[in-house]
Amino acid sequence: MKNKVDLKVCGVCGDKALGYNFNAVTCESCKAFFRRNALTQKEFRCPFADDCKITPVTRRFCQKCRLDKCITIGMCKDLIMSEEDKAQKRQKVEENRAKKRSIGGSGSSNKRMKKESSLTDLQDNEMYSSSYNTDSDQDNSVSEGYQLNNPNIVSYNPNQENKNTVNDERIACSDEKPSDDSLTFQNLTQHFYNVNHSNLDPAFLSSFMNSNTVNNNETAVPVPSYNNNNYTASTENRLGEDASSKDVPRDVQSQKSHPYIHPFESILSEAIKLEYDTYSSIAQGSSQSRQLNDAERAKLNELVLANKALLTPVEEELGLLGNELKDVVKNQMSGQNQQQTDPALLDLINLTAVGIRRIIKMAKKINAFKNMCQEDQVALLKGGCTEIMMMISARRYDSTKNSWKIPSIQESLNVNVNVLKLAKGNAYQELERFIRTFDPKWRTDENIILILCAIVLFTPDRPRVIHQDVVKLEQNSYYYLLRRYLESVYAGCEAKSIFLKLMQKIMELHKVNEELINVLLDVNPSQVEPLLIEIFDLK
Amino acid sequence: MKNKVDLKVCGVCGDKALGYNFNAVTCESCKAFFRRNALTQKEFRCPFADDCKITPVTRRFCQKCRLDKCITIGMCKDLIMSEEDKAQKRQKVEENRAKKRSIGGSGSSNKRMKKESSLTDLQDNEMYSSSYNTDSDQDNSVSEGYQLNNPNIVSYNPNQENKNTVNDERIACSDEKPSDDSLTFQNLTQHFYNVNHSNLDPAFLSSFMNSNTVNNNETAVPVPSYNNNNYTASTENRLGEDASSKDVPRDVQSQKSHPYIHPFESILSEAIKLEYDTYSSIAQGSSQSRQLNDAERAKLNELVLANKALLTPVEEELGLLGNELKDVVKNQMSGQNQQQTDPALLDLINLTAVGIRRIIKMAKKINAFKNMCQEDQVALLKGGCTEIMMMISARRYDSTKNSWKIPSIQESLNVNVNVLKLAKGNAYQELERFIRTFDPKWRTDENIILILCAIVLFTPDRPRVIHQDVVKLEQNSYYYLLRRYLESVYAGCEAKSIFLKLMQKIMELHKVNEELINVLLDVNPSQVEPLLIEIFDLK
DNA sequence: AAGGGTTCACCCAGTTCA
DNA sequence: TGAACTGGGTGAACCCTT
Ligand SMILES: [Zn+2]
Ligand SMILES: [Zn+2]
Ligand SMILES: [Zn+2]
Ligand SMILES: [Zn+2]
Repeated sequence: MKNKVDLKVCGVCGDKALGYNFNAVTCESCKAFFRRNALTQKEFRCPFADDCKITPVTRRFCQKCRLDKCITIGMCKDLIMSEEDKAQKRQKVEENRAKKRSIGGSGSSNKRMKKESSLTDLQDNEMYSSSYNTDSDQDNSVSEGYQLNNPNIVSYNPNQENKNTVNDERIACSDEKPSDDSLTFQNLTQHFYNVNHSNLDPAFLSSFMNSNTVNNNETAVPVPSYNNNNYTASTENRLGEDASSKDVPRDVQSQKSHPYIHPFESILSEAIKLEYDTYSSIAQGSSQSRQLNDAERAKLNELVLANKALLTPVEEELGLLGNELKDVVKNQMSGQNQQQTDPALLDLINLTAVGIRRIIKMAKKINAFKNMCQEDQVALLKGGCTEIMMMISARRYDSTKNSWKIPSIQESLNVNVNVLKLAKGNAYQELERFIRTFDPKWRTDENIILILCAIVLFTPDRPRVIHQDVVKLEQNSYYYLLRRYLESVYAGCEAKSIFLKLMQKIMELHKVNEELINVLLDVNPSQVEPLLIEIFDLK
Repeated sequence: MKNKVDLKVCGVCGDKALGYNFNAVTCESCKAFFRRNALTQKEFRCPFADDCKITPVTRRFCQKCRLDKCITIGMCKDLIMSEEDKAQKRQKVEENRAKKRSIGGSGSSNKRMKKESSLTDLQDNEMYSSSYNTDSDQDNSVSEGYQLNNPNIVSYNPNQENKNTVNDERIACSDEKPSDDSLTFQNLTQHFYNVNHSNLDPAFLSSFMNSNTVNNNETAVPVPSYNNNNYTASTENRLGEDASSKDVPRDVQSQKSHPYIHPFESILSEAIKLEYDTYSSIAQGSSQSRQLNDAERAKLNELVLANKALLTPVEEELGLLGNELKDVVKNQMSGQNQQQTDPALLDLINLTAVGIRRIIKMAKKINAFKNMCQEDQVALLKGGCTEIMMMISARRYDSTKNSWKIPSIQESLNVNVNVLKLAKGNAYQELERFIRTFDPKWRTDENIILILCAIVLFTPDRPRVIHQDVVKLEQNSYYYLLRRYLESVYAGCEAKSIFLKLMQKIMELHKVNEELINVLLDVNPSQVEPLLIEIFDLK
């Protein structure tokens, strides 16, 4: 037999270990390391090659490999207490300490309950908590099931004997990287359809058309919000598991859709009201004047300004890129066009890159956008930029000539819609239909177009959006703005009608976008701008 | 044997050293020197013969030899943070500071401050201070046993004259003679191996076998690189000026304009200013002003103070009332319980009266409330007190035990949620859901809870509210405060998301309240506190 | 005893300022 | 340039409940 002292070795770094920590034999430092770092979602980066050997000496140098090793040897995140658990524990400790102190100490200070002097304090206490809590310490079947520190683990049996001989197959942990980076085209289109349908929900419509309808029609909030909080997953149904679960007939426990939960829409509309409420609008009661109030005007103005930056520029970017593009095109025309893509089409496609760049710029000028987290910004732009571009371009479309007038180019660069016919599929038809059915009256109204762009930008169900609720809020805010704008310009009835039609256009736009993406996917990646490749995940 | 005090000597200049810097033992000045110069491109020239002795005196004469020496003794460029890293770190520090400030300012509950010099805080919170003293008594003699980070230091002989070897097992760096400009990967690794093989523990070496570190930024890693370098020190655009001016008139100042001041006026004017602030923050939009400004902080602080009155108390009120209650209960148990109400439930209900009394006190400490007309004060309290109480109690809820811990009672008074099951209807379910779905992270944040309480208090559509507009304005101002508080603590996206969720909680609370009221209405009035009878119009 | 969390001195980056 | 300072990460020692 070995010397028993040496028997335990940290599975991570090989240092001396005292016992199990988070389901694996580790040293104290790796235990602390794991506790501190396993739940943070920040990505460590290995300064070397992701295969560092972890020793007591080297363990400090590379957090990434150390953490990876931790997980590899079976350390289990679930055993780390949540914030709530910790708070609870602290509280309990505090309690015990107080009790001990007051018992051990003089005790006379605070506890003079005059009337009950004959009874002990404990009993006194029981009058209040009669048979609920005090009991439960000993034999109340309610909470007796397991008293493990961490209620997450149900199947863990701490009483295993012979820890050494039994091979340490402890808990099978479910630590795995989510890695759901599956941004497939399928996925994308799926999303778009969903969008369309949900937006058409009458509840949704009515929530805008009537100023303050709270409509219960809508079923549960379709926002799963999986990504954003790390612990809700673990704490969510904690209550369900313990005390209340046993002898009490529990009728509805983890129902997803509860009748009393307020529909998300109504919360959003509430929030939007907050956003636009002004002193004046409150003061003069409900006499919502048709004119835009200051907040509304400010919001609209923000868009206009953001767009300014997009309009004024300049030859350089476009010129430069134009040349690049031309080179590409020429190059392709002269030589090796191993693919069928027509140069004119390719030209248009790459022109898209220019547009996208500007849209990014523009988006960055919208505060609500700028304040979002990086991930969401990327997701929204990636998912929405082409739609936005098409929306903007609709304004520039000359329906008599069937071509776009690209601004800010010396010689007006007209791109005829015919080029899209070159693309396979029905991208052309879609686009044509979209524009043709877009009444020039709205299509040429800058304000409308800009608001529509914002609505499109803040589409909550783009792939990989994290804070869907926030995006949704912002989108609704722009829907509201659109309605208000229309009301301020048109008579009530007409405004509503236009509003509906515009919503229709947004949905159509999604459709067109799909087709456009098809076209892009059909192109040889080597011939298009890197930006586009990134945006569309062309591989 | 050496004097252990002098054990550490700068490997570059021989000055006193404190520890490792950039992977070598150096003094502070050589550390700074290396950080500043190691990454610069410029070639230093030795004014002498490239062999200067570097001493504390001479070290500043020749940068070239000094830097060479640095590299020779193993200082490692890779450990100098990149500009990007630094920006990131700065930002994080900034965030933390903000968070600490805004939370610390209000004295978050359980967090003990560092080790305060004992008497910074006064009678303010005796419960806490007592507990820390006992703590700090115990563990004074903690750790001198702290061995150098590197335990193998024992084998490190600082007196070795062979300066070219790397003596200890720290990081093997890729700094090599700058002589060869052709830093090919081959070249580099070659050097790496050469250097290390001769001097390093093979085990250590193998751990970094595959290292391909290139001195500056590795190019190999295909990082998406949408880094957030939008950290720009900007124009500090403090709203403090307007803010303070707004802050002042709150109390008494306004007399000068009129001998007789209608309370509303001051409120309204405040609201207008507040709104102005909101505006400018929208307009300027830059997220720089994430910190709460003075006015905001003051507003929050008012709540905290108001709440203090609610926390510190005291046995007397509760004790007294406890006795009252007990009488009631006893009375009921012994004799004429002509109604079915369970004593425990009745107990809880009457405990409610205690809470309500405190809430009234608290409300009276809020200026905006105090300044309202009597009728509205009554209406708001009547309509809102139970909701407020539930909101406050959410903070005290122990979800593992399913019970509340009523503070400021010696032996913790636990009220199990089960008592509510005794009530008919689904009050219990509602309450449980409300709390269970209330993320502890927010639920236990005193600031959040207090602001939510204020929002609930100023609910404009309570029955019999006269000046709805005034109430609404006040409520909006607290909504605004909530938003700002969240922004000051969380990143933009996160903040908004939380904001929405909290709004939802408020709505839910209304629902729960209805149920609760049903319970109360079901109770025999003779058994409950008169206050309750008044509040709930029990007849 | 096991195995959770907590504490605090220490190490070493960066930052400030004279 | 360099002394003094700030602050995040680390780990040995310790505290607490089961
Ligand atoms: Zn270890
Ligand atoms: Zn590594
Ligand atoms: Zn030195
Ligand atoms: Zn020299």
